[in-house]
Amino acid sequence: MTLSSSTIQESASHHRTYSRKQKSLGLLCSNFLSLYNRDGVEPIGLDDAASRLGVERRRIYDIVNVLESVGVLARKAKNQYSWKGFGAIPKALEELREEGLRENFHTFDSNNSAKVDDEDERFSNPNTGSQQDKSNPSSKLNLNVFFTDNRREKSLGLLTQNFVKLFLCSNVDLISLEEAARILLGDGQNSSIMRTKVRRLYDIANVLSSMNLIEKTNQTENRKPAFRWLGMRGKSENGSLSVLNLNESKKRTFGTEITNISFKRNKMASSVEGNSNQNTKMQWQMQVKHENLENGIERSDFEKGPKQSSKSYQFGPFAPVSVQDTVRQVRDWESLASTYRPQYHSQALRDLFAHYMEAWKTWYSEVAGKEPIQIS
DNA sequence: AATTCCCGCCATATC
DNA sequence: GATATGGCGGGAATT
Repeated sequence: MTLSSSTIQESASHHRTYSRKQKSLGLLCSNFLSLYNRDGVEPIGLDDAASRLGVERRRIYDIVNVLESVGVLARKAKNQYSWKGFGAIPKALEELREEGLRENFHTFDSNNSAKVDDEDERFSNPNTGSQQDKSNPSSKLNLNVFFTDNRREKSLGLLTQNFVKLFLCSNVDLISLEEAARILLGDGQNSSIMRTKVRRLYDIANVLSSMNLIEKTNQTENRKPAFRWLGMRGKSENGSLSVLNLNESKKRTFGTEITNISFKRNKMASSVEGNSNQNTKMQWQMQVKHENLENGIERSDFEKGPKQSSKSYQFGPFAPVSVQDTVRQVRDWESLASTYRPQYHSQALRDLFAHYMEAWKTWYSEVAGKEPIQIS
């Protein structure tokens, strides 16, 4: 239970100070994923998620929207989503890539230039009577705010997809959010529009990062922060495409309070922050059945060994530092793969799936603490 | 000073 | 008319 181990405090750290990190979308997303990354078909209710994760409902919308954009979730009805799992990512990305290529999303190679001509994909609008005016004499805003479905056009979801398309199409693998915003937006957008768009990209980048689809780094020369795609590259080329980057994270701890709905920015938590390792790298473990929380896991017991699996992670205020769930009992990746391999029709998709399996293996062996495999 | 991005007001869409 | 969604950007935390 809530060990009074308030002493877990990270070394030289301030005791109880409001920390932005523990309230980040990325962390919330990690918790969300670990909470629902299960086989159970249980529909996900927004209210339920909000209360379980201890956040206001508004935040759930943010997460859910980007997760849906990548196929992990599917909106089923009002206030209800269904879990599709990580296994749905490859297909979703493949579609995004094709869609992106169909558009101009690849025509912005190397340096600048080449807008991407936003405009949503298919002519989704139910005609809506006339109107085919693409865009009048470059008249920006106003006069269209009325009855337009700008809603969807400015949604986090679509932005997410476009951001992802940037990586999937084209060969650049390092993009700064500002560049992305500039590309996805017209070229001549002024500050305000830009700033807002970048803010949204930060949000998106955080959740995509928590899924390890992207990673934050710095541009070799510029030292400027930028993001790199970690998922698989669009086409199924041979070699090169780095699949996963495993940085320092080794023990996963779901630290941070789960119920903190009410505390303002400059308030200090009544509790201590028990987190030690920030991000939770729990991704490609999709359909793995059980996971057990434990310390130095011995992935030696290949057989079932129905280890008591405390399915529910308690990422409460003080997540037991020892908590470290690892997938176990699933060692035969080949069979696992065949068991869960979606029935992809095209060879391309099969390849994509293969890449993911590769990532899972890597991730698994890393977490299992076997040998620090280090990828390039 | 610059960058990152949480928080929640409040416009819209739906029920 | 109530409730569900979710833009949007101020401004505080971080770097």
